[in-house]
Amino acid sequence: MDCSTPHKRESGDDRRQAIAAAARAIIVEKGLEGLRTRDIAERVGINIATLHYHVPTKEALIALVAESLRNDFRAQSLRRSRAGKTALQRLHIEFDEFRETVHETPELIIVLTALIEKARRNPEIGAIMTPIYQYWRHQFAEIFRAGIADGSFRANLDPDIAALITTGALSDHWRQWTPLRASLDQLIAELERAFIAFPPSNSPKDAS
Amino acid sequence: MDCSTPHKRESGDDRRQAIAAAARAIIVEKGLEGLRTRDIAERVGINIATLHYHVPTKEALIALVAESLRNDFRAQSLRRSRAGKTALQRLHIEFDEFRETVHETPELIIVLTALIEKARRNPEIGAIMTPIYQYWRHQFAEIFRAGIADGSFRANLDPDIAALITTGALSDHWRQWTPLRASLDQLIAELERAFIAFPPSNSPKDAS
DNA sequence: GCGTTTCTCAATCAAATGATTGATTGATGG
DNA sequence: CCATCAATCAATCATTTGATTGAGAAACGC
Repeated sequence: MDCSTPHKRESGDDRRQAIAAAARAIIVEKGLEGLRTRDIAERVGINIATLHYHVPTKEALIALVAESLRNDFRAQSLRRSRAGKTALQRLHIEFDEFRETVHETPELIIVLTALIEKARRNPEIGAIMTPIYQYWRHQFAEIFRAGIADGSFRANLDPDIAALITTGALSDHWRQWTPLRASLDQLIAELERAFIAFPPSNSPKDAS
Repeated sequence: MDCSTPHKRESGDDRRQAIAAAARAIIVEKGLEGLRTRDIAERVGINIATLHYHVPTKEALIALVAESLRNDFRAQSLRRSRAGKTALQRLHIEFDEFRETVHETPELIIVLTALIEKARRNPEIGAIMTPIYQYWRHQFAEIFRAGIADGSFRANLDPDIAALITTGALSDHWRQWTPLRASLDQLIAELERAFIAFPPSNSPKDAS
């Protein structure tokens, strides 16, 4: 963002943030394969040497992107309060958050996917990325655990596996169906039906 | 494979196949970002110029890899007969096939994932890859449709969305949990529980 | 003001990389 | 046996690309 007072130089931290943002944009456009330090520098509006001053190597740069992703996810997961909510309510919060991410920052998951793939063969990146995914899955697992205890979810549900199915379905839906927005709601509705306790003996046809 | 008679030259089609195989191996090792024409040539045991003789550009080479994937998936889906099976039986066949793929050719899905990602920004690759995934999803959707009709799956199940959840959960499980083999069985079991019709009115607690 | 630190750039390097050229070798058909 | 074609390679090109160097501005401490 433009500062009101026309500075000629940025603080190191601002620069690193701008570099991470530019790198993410390029990853969205051209993938990790198309990521070039020069392109990043140009997008930020600095010299390649300046870029290397702030981020020594390309590897470090990718790690920086990974960290910026982690920060974004952390920040987002703290936006909504979960205190004193039922399991079902917390599940809906979780779904709403995903909807929000899909709507507001669709690039986020594209970059996430690219780095998760990278993490498979780069331990350093893996150390940053894996916890993100694990945390997300853990959130769902805890919700399912609580919901099984209070009877809102099926008694024969495996909370960890259900969390795996949920995060898997959501993130995969992402990867492919980007244009179709409506289907996300259907997906979420179906996920809920897949895990809730059997309906109270009357008609199973019950729109929420 | 080594021919019995020590040929000095290979037919064009054999070469292209060998090139595709080598490219896939390198994609597994280093990802699309680490794919170099020279590495492929070296792996096949030919000169770079020879590689370019068979596959004009790197783009065409990636398209070749995509096609080789499509062929593999086609071939695999024809291995098992589906005629005269119930919906539940066909679902189990689908799951078995996935298990088999996971077990025998784990690289397949890694390359698939990489190319699906690539397909997002390369229409030519997209034209090859999208049908693969769509076909897989379609298989599940048809199974669910049939199963809803014959009462083995929930009446309020949306077959297309259920297929999306299934393929999403399976392929995502893949991407991350490669080491954990046992959890695949749990995942499959949970997917089945998520979609089958409600148990016949007695206790919901029923270990399969 | 002045030394120190932080930040920035033009110029340049060395290696990597996709691709081409021109010649050579084996097979095939007549 | 020779003309033709498919397949192969050594050598080379033209860029691209990650990284460095050395010098120069701004900001900061004092």
